Amino acid sequence: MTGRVRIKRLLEQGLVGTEVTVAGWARSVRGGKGVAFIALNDGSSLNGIQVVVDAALPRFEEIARLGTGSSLAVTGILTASPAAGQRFELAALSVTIYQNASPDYPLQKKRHSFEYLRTIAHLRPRTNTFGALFRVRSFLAQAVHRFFAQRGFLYVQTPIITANDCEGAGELFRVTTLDPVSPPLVKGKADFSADFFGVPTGLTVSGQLEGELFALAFSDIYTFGPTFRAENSNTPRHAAEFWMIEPEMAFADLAADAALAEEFLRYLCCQLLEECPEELEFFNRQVDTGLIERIRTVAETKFQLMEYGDAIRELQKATVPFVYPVAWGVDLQTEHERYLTEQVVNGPLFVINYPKEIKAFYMRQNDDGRTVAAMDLLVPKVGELIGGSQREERLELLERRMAEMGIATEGLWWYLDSRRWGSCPHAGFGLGFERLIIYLTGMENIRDVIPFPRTPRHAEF
RNA sequence: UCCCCAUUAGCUCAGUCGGUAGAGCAGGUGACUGUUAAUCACCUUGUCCGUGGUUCGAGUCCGCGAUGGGGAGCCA
Repeated sequence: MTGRVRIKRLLEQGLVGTEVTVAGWARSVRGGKGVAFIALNDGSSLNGIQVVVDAALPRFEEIARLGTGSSLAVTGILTASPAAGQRFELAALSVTIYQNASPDYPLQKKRHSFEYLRTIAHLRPRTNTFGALFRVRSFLAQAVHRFFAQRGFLYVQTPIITANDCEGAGELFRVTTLDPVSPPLVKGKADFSADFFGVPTGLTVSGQLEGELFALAFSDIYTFGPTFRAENSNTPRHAAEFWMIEPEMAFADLAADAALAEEFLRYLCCQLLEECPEELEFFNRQVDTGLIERIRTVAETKFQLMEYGDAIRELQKATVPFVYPVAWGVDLQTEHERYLTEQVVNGPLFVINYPKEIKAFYMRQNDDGRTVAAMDLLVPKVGELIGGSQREERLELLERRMAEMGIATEGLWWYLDSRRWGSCPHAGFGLGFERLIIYLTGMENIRDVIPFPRTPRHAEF
């Protein structure tokens, strides 16, 4: 529509006395004899605008009885509101009804459970919570790109379809064009040489290995794209399709990696506090009362750093009982991570230098012969938010480690090549975008921070 | 995948000791109103998740299944 102004802008400008046109969806319609009020929202901000319709207007009876969710455009004069509750309101000169929503509109003028809203994910963006959430999500995505752009990082789009099946980062979704009922067979098994790519392929579980190749050409790079895991995980923190941010820096060690992660998180916190105060206040009020305080703390306090060995000692002297026993060499369980980040430091915590047996093959082996230069960033509520490492850049050590861990080298010849010519120290990390949003909004379920969540048995919408 | 909990009106939920189902909101009608998830009065709405069993009788007890949620594992 020509001349339409977004409600956010209209409220910010506050040009009382001017004639404007807005369009949106009615959140609430209160009709009377002499005047009707419409709370109109177009998604541009948490607050809508109150439209005041005088009974003298044509079709007043119809307008006053519009159902919640109706779509309309209103041309009117912006005026200072005489009543409490809003600074401005729109005195309607004309109202165009696109569609009067019928009374069975599933979103009522009341609080709904997140579980119910998940079943109407096609409509939930029209609610206050999901409106605020997806504005924050969009803002954070743009802030991610801004952060890396300002620091000269190259944005690389790594492939979504991959033939790497040996990264050990989770089960692959199979990508194939073979007939599922009767695929071509060789010795009783599907003949993938007849498949589209001529080899078994799947959806990527990580862009890291390809990201490393670009880091060894452009120095500093990052990826930000969809990631897929076919794990049968049923938790509030796991989805089969999620978005991951993976920076990779050449000529960098673990300390530089951790420094980048900290600077990155702090940047996002500051940006959010500065640019999305309305949304943050809403979440702080409705979802998680400690939210703003927590984000401020992250933005201002230096992150703690702890050696894996010290973490183990810290856990061993803890007075709380753990279900899983603690000893050097075991991986930290969720209960351990939460104790460390919530009880010991009460804030973000890097745990670094893990035993090599519990970490991936590509992580750089430390001089002690038993640990690798890995880091996990643990945060209260969420647990592991970031996982990263300095990569093993020494060809012989990498090959030996792959052999020890039973990783086939054939499919990864190109990865090994990167260690053959011009190899150098490099490091990077992966950050789950949805987990970041959970952390920065106080929402508790990953299914409520992604538009249309994909989890076991759920691919609707 | 394992463990625990839940499933009752369109939504949110109550339902006592096993005796045949209720509230608020939504919706309808009317009144009233510069209102704020408006208010007031009256009214409508049920496969009590499904299935089998125990019982004179099951929303309620037991078995099996489905779905949802939480915890765990896997991980971001």
